[in-house]
Formats: sequence, structure tokens, C-alpha cells
Amino acid sequence: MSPQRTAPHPRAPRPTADFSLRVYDVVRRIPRGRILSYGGVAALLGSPRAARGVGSALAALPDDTDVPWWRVVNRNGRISISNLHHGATLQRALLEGEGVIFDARGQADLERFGWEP
DNA sequence: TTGTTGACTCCCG
DNA sequence: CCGGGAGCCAACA
Repeated sequence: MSPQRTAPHPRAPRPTADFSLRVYDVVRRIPRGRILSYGGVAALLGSPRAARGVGSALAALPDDTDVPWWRVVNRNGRISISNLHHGATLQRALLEGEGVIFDARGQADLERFGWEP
């Protein structure tokens, strides 16, 4: 019953939540021992300018997530998160545990460990 | 809805 | 190396 032309949902579902789910899908595909930049994830989603959005989506992940968030680093191959709660230390340890090597400047070689589908 | 913040990236001094 | 500013997008109060 809809006597009026009022459409049930004239607009598309919230794109924001959808964006985060897409981020998680991409990150889950990054193989063990490989890394991808925030901008790289955004580019695979078709939004090359949404690097910050990727970081924001990953920051919202719960601690018990199955999403390998630690495989996402900045465009220089460096860990971008703060270490106030040892987050950076944890991320680096997880990556090193997978064979990723960081040089003296704390930088991983994207040419060597970078991943692309 | 608006304003702020930040796990980004690019550009310039 | 360190700042500042701009553009971008999502999370949150």
C-alpha cells in the first residue's frame, strides 16, 4: 500500500559502511609476508584519494578481527600508526614474523614485499 | 547535521 | 629532517 509515489528507499544504502567492508575484503586478500599501502588499498577500491578513509576503517577494527590490518603500511613502506599503545611495535613484530624486513630507517621495501592482485 | 580528528598523500620551504 | 597547508574520506561526538 503506497497511495503516494513515495519510494521506499530513494537513495542508496550508506556508502560509508560499504566502504569499510570493501577495505576489509581487500586487506584480507593480502598474502602473508606481503604489504600494501593505504593508498594502494584505496586505489583497488576505485577511490585513489581515500587513503585516509582506509586508515580510518582499519582503526575501527576490533582486537579480535580476522583482517590482517598489519599488512597495510604507508606509501614509503613505513609503519604509520602511533606507538602510544605499542601499536607500531606490534605491527612491525607481526610483519617481521612473516618475513618482512625493515631497514635501519624502519622502512620495508615495497618493490620486494609489496603486493598487487 | 555540523565540526573535529586521524593507522594518508602530495606539495612547498 | 621538520613544518605547514591542501585535498580527501570515514569515524565519532
